[in-house]
Amino acid sequence: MSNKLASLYLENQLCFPLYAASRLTTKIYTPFLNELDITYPQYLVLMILWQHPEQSVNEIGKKLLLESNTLTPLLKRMEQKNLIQRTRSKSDERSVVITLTENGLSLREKALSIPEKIADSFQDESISKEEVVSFKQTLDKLLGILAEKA
Amino acid sequence: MSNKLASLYLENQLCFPLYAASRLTTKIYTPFLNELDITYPQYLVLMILWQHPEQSVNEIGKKLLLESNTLTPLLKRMEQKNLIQRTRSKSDERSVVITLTENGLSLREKALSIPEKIADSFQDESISKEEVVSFKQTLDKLLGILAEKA
DNA sequence: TACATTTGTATCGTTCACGATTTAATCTCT
DNA sequence: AGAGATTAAATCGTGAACGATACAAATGTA
Repeated sequence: MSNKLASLYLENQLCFPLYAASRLTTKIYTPFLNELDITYPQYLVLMILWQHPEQSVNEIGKKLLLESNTLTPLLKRMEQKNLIQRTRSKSDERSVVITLTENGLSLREKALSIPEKIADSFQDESISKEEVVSFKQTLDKLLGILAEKA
Repeated sequence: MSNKLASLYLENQLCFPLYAASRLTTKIYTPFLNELDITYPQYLVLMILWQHPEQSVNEIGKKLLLESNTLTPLLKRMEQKNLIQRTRSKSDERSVVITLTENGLSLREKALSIPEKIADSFQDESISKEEVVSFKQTLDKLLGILAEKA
């Protein structure tokens, strides 16, 4: 990184490929998520709730690294779709508890096949399993560092 | 990937860490870009134009993997800020040519220090140079595969 | 008990991202 | 040359992200 000029090129930076890969990966999910009539961020919220069907906005936000300015509108849309319920916590009136509805819970079965389908669509590609594992390790490490900075 | 249930968890997937890392990395740029009064996508367009100060919307789109539905409004905002000019191509009236203004060109010098500042903010972290290089290689490979699919 | 501080959500405004569609220019092929 | 196909931008509507701010509940402290 000694060359300032070179570092101004897109292809020499890390942020751009992250940004582009993120967008394009999300796009791969889209056709499968369309079948469930949900978006990718909504799918993320559902995955979190499928693990523990009752969590506060704050807890969800910590897992997704999002704040209420993003989550509140997102969760309201999910409430309108009857995927979740939003209720003020009795024990702490500041907090809003999100609970899965029957409907939201039922999507879980349909979603079970999604990761497999995604994996399939990469099956014939020239990235080895070891490379993916090592890649994900560094990605997680990077994410840890970034999350600390935020 | 034998366990479908496990694969439904966020942390086993690649898409979520990419999504989160992309957002958080962009956030690291924000304070530096604020000094130039530009956003991250605007910075990307400028980097492309600093290499070749006259390119069509289409050419820019190919490099950023974005289409006119995203680029047209983005470029219009940049035109309003007097960073670029938008003119119909004479040789092909369908095409719109984007040219850097004096103002847009002049930001280049201020931007030169940004990659260094970003690198500095990761300096004390526990990721080796080799790990980053290998990571970027896989990321680029992944991006290539994704771009082909799109 | 009062009062300042912190915490959890919500709201607002701006900018992106993107699917779907439209329009006009160009290309192709006969 | 003319008809159909392709290409390049633009437009529209929806859903995110996110900084800044507001507000009420809870917590800490004098």
